[in-house]
Amino acid sequence: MPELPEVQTVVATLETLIKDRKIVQVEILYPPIIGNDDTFESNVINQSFRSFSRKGKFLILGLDRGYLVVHLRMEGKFYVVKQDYLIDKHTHVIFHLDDGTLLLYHDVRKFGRINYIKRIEDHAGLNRLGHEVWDPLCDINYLKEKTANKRVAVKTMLLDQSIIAGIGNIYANEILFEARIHPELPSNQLSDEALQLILDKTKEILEAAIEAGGTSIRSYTSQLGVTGLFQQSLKVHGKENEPCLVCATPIVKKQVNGRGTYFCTVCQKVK
DNA sequence: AGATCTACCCGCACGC
DNA sequence: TGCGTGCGGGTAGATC
Repeated sequence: MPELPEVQTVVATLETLIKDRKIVQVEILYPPIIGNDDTFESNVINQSFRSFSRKGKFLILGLDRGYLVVHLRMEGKFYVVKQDYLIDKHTHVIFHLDDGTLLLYHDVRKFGRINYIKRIEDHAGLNRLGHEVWDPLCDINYLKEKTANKRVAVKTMLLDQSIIAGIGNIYANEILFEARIHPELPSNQLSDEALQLILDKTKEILEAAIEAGGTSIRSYTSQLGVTGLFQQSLKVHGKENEPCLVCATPIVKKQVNGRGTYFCTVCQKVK
């Protein structure tokens, strides 16, 4: 599933492939993807893709007027293909571009969303995002303020997009392993040192993953569904029963707030 | 009233 | 083969 680094890769790749391309026709095969918005087609038709950015895991595609805000959720992918491309049953939105190519939105689970908005502040999801970890405002004091009354597990806190934007389940597991913090530690019990460690490790891990995505993308041309680039670097996520790389204790998997959580009970003891 | 929990969306993978 | 269940990001709505 696309995490922030993959979203960053998709943004960069889309920019190289469709910048300044005009949308000449739209086919909506599964309307819930665009929020069942009757005005979607008329809003985007004859507009060109001008800007490409990301906030958290949301892609923000700037048109001449307004924006397409996209969340790929678990399995959303974009493809840029020739007109004779065979469309399969998981393709839900087709944008016909002025150079004869098609921008396809493909999503096996149909969980992703593409919303047209006139102004950035019109998007509820974007509005509630917290700072990104690279924002100078995202410091210990900010985290202390945000976690002051939070008894939820630190793992759950990391997944809360209104605190730090862009951390997904895979990276939450990796961050806490690198920081040697037990995923079920209540958020308001984190020491200053632990909070700083979380910030440092989050930056480190996401930057390494973005770098990996950035280098691997060269082997892809039209397919933007780039996943698994960072897989070989994962230390605990998906490693149930495999030996911890530090102490060889088998990695444990358990549900924390309904999400699969992987950790080492020895290295991440403090709870 | 704010924090937290639960159900939901969806289709595939997996196990019995 | 067929059926039941788990999974997961974000959000609406319920509940603590």
